[in-house]
Amino acid sequence: MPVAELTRNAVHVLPTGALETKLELGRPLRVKLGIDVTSPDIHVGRGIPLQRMRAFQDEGHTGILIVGDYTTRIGDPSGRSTERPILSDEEIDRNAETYVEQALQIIVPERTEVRRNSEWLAGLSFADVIQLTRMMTVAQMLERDDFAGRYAGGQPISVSELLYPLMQAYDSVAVEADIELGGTDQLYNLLAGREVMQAYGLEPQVVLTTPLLMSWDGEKMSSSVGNNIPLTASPEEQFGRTMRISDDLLQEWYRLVLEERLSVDSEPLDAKLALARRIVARSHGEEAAVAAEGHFTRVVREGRAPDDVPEHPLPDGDTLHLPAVLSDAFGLSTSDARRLIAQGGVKVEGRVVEALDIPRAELAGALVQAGKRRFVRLTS
RNA sequence: GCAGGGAUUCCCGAGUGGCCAAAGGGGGCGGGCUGUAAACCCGCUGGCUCAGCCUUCGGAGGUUCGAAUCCUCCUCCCUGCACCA
Repeated sequence: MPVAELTRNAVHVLPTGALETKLELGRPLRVKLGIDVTSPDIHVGRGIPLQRMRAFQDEGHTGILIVGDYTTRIGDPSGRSTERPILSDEEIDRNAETYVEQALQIIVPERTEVRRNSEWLAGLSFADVIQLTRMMTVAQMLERDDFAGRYAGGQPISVSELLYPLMQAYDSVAVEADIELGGTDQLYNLLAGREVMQAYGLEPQVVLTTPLLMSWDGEKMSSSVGNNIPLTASPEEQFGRTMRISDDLLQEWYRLVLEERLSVDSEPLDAKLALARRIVARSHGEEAAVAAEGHFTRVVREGRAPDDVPEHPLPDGDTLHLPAVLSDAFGLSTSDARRLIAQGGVKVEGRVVEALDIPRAELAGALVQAGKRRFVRLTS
């Protein structure tokens, strides 16, 4: 079987030769990927290791999707400069549900086992936990850049965070993983899994990492930062967000997201439009993708109102206070609305308005634009 | 436990009695430029019934005509020392 296909785009495949050895076993391998449920959405960047899982499934292997409902209570410290916020149990459950649904957009449901790590972690006794903690030293933990940085910078590191890699490692024990996938930021955690598996008398897993996808702001794509493209976002939203990435990222996105090569001399604009279309099509289908592009062309490139402008009722009165109307219609504070008007960012029927109080007749039925992309049709 | 340092507006971070709704940067927003993006330039960035008023500087009290700035207590964080059970 084509190993190159399975390890496409991989950064680390460790240890060397171990994957080949596993493949020679001739049985379906158990390919694990753990996901944190800190936010309700999977985004395009998180899709990358899922695409690897898909590749394994296409070769007949089994995907083990671990929903980190229990680990989310602690929060993965990887790459973090501060502690993560703690989510409520209800939020975790809600997120877990939508997560799986989205992941199944990419992976093959029939060859996927979905497991929650509370299944085994919740039942561990204190003695079990102690045994687990013996497998790693504080010095090993503090070697990690993220911990080292926080420690040196006087930032708090709670002991519970140190437990995170061990919990994730224990997941591998529980599901007897043959391979664990993850972003490059997971390398430490994945390798910890090997150590722990060995200590529990299991054949250690092969570790395969994929690159982190950089977003338009030059940071890694992350739900908490907000520079993400959620698989659940609307077609227009996905399209627009994709178009925000810088031209420099195009090659990388083609390689990682589409798993294709983009020829170096392509027109950036055309390439990006095609990329956006493909990303939307994956979540919403071809038709939606074409519509999303139409919307983008019309609203963003040509600066015209979209086809379907939301309507908003006008309040009573003969003279209307525009800031109040805008704040109501667009969900702004009236102060924000005033600033928008003062800066010439508000148009009624295509004309910039300066007045704060406007006769009702001028607003009734009018198309109102706030900034470049927000539109509303006022109804009386 | 002892000693010292710290908590500021979305984030980082200045500010030690009035000139502070609070410097600067980031982010965001608006405008310009443009092929989407980026870069660049200008402006804005607590709220409101907006030339005025109201609420903010970890929490609660207090001093003062006046406090983010001073005092008291509390909460949380960091560092060093001590502790080695």
